[in-house]
Amino acid sequence: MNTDPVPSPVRLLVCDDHAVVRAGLLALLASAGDIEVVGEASSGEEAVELAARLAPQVVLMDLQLGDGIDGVEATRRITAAPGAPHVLVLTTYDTDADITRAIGAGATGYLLKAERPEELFAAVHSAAQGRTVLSPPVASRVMAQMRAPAPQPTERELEILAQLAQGLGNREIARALFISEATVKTHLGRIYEKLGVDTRAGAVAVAKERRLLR
Amino acid sequence: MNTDPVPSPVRLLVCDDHAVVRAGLLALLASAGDIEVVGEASSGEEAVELAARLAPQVVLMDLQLGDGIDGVEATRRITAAPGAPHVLVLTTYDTDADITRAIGAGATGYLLKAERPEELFAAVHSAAQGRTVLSPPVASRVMAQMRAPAPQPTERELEILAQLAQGLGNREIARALFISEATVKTHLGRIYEKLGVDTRAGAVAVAKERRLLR
DNA sequence: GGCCCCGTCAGCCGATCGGTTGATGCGCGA
DNA sequence: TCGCGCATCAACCGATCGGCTGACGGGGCC
Repeated sequence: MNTDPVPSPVRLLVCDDHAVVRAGLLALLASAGDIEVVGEASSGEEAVELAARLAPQVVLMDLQLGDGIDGVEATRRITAAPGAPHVLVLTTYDTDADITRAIGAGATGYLLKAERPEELFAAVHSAAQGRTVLSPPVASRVMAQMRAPAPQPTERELEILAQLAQGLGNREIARALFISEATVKTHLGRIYEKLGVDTRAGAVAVAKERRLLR
Repeated sequence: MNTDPVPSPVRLLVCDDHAVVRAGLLALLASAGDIEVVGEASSGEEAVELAARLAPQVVLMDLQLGDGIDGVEATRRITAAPGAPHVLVLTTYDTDADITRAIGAGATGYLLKAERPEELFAAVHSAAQGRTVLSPPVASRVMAQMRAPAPQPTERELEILAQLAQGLGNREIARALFISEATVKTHLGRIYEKLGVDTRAGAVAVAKERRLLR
């Protein structure tokens, strides 16, 4: 299949907080031959540090990283540096919020763990050359997003949502955010509209589903 | 390290819906030497079928399996047969609900993906001999559960919770479940008590957090 | 038989929520 | 400069919620 004459291995850094998954990825990628894993990170902070120190060509990044900074923030910091490596996101979820945030943070590609391993190998090479790679479901969502800009909650509205998920009443939310109760109600109305619900319980459910919280 | 005289490999079946993770596990387990992966399944149904056909000693089972039956149900069906293989759960979450359900379904062990790979190898061998293996955090939760039986929502209360997460009002929930509005309110009161909240939004948030829904 | 959990239902109350209309000020891009 | 999105606030209303007390029947367990 590969017509390139003796390709030099891609230098890769793997970041995933689950040791078993990380070890599995290492074993899998090692079998590819033309990929050299130069380091592994179990947290976002570690990934940022190793990316700067080891200068890999590509960073394979999970978005869910347990404690500390998440994969989006790690991606942002890694790609901020001049001559930074390309970040290829490899994660489980394909929600609009995750995709949008990852791309906004400077990710070169977005692959799902449900993808076939061969696709992963190909994606690593594409990412090394700065080419964008998207899993089909992810690509579909990106296209849909372009066609019909889905109404995303604003930053402020997300703050309201976070308080809502604590089970707070309007008065308590108002006090927590230093605004009036009337303002909280206004925000809630818009949140209901954007999420397609008409109760606070429904809003919390949809927000959790779309991973808009935490 | 290993002082056993020529141990025969453990016959293992791997079940995980994410192809990349599954391939990673295969590559990782192959490196162990004394483990032979005799099959892989991408769904619960496939796992049940292969467990019966391939007669492995151990099934490595993820609990989250996307569409179809989940890992708990698959575990239940696999362990139901006479002379069934031991099921070793390997998953991401260590919530009380997941652990309780998996053990109730007949799982021999419960390991977290955050565990070190060596622990996984050891756990597979332990499971092959029917010995129980629990990740430390899981063991802690099991012990805590034994000491202070946490108030779990009843089946009926979970049904109410599911309707709640749809954003339905009390009247709608009542109609959906063919009971009176008064009964819904009674259930809600008990749900609030068990989840440590006092609003429906808070109940939905906690329920989603503890993975009591879907 | 007694006990306890579960599920069912009633009525009452004050507090809160959801919907509406309308208004102000700010920053930003055309 | 004009418009537009965003955040802020006000007042009002009916509908709903949450908390309370009390009750009844069924099923499992000792």
